[in-house]
Amino acid sequence: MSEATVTRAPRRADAQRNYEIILATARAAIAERGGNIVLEDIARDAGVGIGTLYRHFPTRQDLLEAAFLDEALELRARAVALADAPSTFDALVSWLRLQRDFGAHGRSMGAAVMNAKHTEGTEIQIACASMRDAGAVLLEHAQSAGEVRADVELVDVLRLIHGIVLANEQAPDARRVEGMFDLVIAGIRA
Amino acid sequence: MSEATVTRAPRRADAQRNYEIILATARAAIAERGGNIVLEDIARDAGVGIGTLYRHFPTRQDLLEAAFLDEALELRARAVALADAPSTFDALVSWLRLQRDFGAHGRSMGAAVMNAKHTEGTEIQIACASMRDAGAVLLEHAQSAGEVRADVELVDVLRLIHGIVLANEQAPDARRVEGMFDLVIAGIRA
DNA sequence: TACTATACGGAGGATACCTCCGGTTGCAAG
DNA sequence: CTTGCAACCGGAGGTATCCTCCGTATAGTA
Repeated sequence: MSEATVTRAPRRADAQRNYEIILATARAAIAERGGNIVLEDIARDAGVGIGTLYRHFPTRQDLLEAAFLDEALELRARAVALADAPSTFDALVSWLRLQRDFGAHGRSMGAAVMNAKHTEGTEIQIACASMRDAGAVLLEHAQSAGEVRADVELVDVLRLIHGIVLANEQAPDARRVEGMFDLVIAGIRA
Repeated sequence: MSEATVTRAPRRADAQRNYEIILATARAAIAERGGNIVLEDIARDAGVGIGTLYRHFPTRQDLLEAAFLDEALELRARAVALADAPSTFDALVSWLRLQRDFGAHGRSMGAAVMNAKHTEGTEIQIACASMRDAGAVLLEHAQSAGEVRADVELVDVLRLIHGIVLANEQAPDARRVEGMFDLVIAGIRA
């Protein structure tokens, strides 16, 4: 996974190894306990010192972003795969549902990642932009088919779904999430 | 303001005074810098010791909740006032817009307050429930008038608006917020 | 093998939350 | 007005977490 990490400036073998162990440990922790991970726990679980963790990921956000990168790439791939589904509307909704579920999975890291998404030139920013471009195709198809209002912007829809995730972090309730999601879908429908 | 704080068990004059100073200081700080206030700063600015602050507000959340209480009461009052507006739909939308703006104002305290909203018996929980009841009237009116879909639940709409606020905390963009809000409105429309 | 650029790791400084308890004070009774 | 004490004040200090710094270790190379 994560080709992006391979195509870096050459690093010593031990450094590369530690980088990957830390990232894998962080991903597992985030998947289990959300974005409120304790960095010193990650370092310990990864079997490295805290200093090593901070050299590879200078700030907490760098680590969260790196962990999120794969998801962005995955979501982009899914959008591409859905681009020639029979029903343009269903394809879009399926993809938005993925967005929702991925967000819930990496809960609490939203805020940290959101920042990066808007900082030009970041690796994650590029990945997110690429993901959005792929999703925009789905939206345009649905709009061309007259199934989604023409004035709907993808950014708004995505951020709204992100908002659903954030608003449900504290007391997750599948029924509530579904109701909110349906409202958004109703809102984009032509 | 805040009748609720007056109708408490009798307290010594200095205690009552400090309680109010702390709360006023916290409100000002929240309005200015959001919910990420530093409690020791609040205590200092209020001219009391940190211990005093913690006696009156045992947890950070207690303070945020108390600061939020007035807003809940205000939002309830607004809903009541809008209950007999000419256009039921406009009344509902106006009130939802208030929800959005109040949320943006007390940004970052959302998460803390959300917890409380669901804890039975809390003062804030009662205030929020009361606020929701008043808002539900607006929704029902609009639904009776056939302007809003009958299967829409207020909780979902409110939480969705709360989500808009949360998703825009990091990089507030009025245009984006407006677009997202419009999507939600479109979603509830009959 | 020996040399050095690179990387490791943990002690410790900084910040913020919250607790605890010795000292202080409002206030009611005399 | 004085007195007594329950209520209250305040900040020192414990805990948690983030992040930095630098002496030590090692991978890769000649």
